[in-house]
Amino acid sequence: MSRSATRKRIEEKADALFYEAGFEATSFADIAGAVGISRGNFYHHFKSKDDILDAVIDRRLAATQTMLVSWETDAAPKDRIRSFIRILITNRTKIMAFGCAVGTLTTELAKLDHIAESRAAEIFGLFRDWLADQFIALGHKDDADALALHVLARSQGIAVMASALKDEAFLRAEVSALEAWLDRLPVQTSTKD
Amino acid sequence: MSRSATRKRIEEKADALFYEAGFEATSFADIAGAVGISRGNFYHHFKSKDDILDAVIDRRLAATQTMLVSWETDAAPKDRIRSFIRILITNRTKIMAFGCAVGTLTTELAKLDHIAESRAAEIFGLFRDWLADQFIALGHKDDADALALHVLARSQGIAVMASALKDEAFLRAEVSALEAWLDRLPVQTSTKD
DNA sequence: GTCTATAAAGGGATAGAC
DNA sequence: GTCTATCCCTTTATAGAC
Repeated sequence: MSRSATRKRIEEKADALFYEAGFEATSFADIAGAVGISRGNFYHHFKSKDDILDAVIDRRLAATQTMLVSWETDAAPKDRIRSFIRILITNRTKIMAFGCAVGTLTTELAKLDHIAESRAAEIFGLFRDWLADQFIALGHKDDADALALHVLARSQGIAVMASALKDEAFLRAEVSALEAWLDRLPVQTSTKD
Repeated sequence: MSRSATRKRIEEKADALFYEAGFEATSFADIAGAVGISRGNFYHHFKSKDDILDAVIDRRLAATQTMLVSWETDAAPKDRIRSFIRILITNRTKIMAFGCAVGTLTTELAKLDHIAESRAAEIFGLFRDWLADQFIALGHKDDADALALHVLARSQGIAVMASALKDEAFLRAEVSALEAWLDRLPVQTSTKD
């Protein structure tokens, strides 16, 4: 029961358009045009716009998981956290144009009072739990979750302001400041009882 | 040539709806319904949806200026900056529901590739310049702008995550952390030559 | 699985009566 | 200054031919 190639292409284009133009502002005609199919064919693969939003969120959840697992090849927890922070540098062009894909979708769905808002926020949940695991590995057992949320908030703030200002120097300076914060964070080596 | 009371009511309701539901998702019918006038009457006061967006941004620019001036009754620059940071606490209910009004509008207009994006970003410009003035008063002449942007970015990050998580404890904790950062910031008293 | 044609609703915007 | 009526376009969604 492999999903059709067309369905996958619709998901890819919808994912990109929801990010670049927003969910509400993206029409079926936009998606169909990007994929190169007719509007009618669209409904053979998805029964509604909400249905494709669900598929896009599934895609992003899966992509996030894959990315987090790939970062675990870095042995040192601080290097793993640094991999997260440096998404801002890697994706700087898109972030300066459209903000963060996770933050902006969650924000938009909150305003639309959309049923999928909590599922979109689950992507933050994956990052949160993974980051907390890294802070636990650094010995911050008691404040791991707060530290994880701190890194997430700092990153979201950088994305919002980088997009508003269209200023790469700002983005790089704030990423450096966040990395410096991480460097200063004491590593508490656990001593078994 | 005072603007009519109806025009003002339209601006107020549009401002609230653009914040709570988003610009794109708010229709003329929504605004007219909220104000209690017919759709046709709407066009007597504004010639297009973009026209009312301009008026809403004007409103927000003016409101921001008024707020910044009001904070200058606080003599100490750190107290002034604290006034800014504490908007997050004062407006926490709306922020947890809809995010920051400035950040979310700028983000949405960026995705829509809307001509008013840069004017919306000017609201950030007001905060940026005002905050930078306070950091200069604290003796941070050389990095005043960077510090101002840091505070703006931290605040935006808190707003995005507070909205995604719907978590007031997180919001309060991050506001406290930002205030602690401000407390730790050294005040460099200038010694004339 | 893909298409064309079309329905049904809602969007922005205009005309003209009152 | 406010209303009703209407236009035109786009939107989501469906029906049915190929």
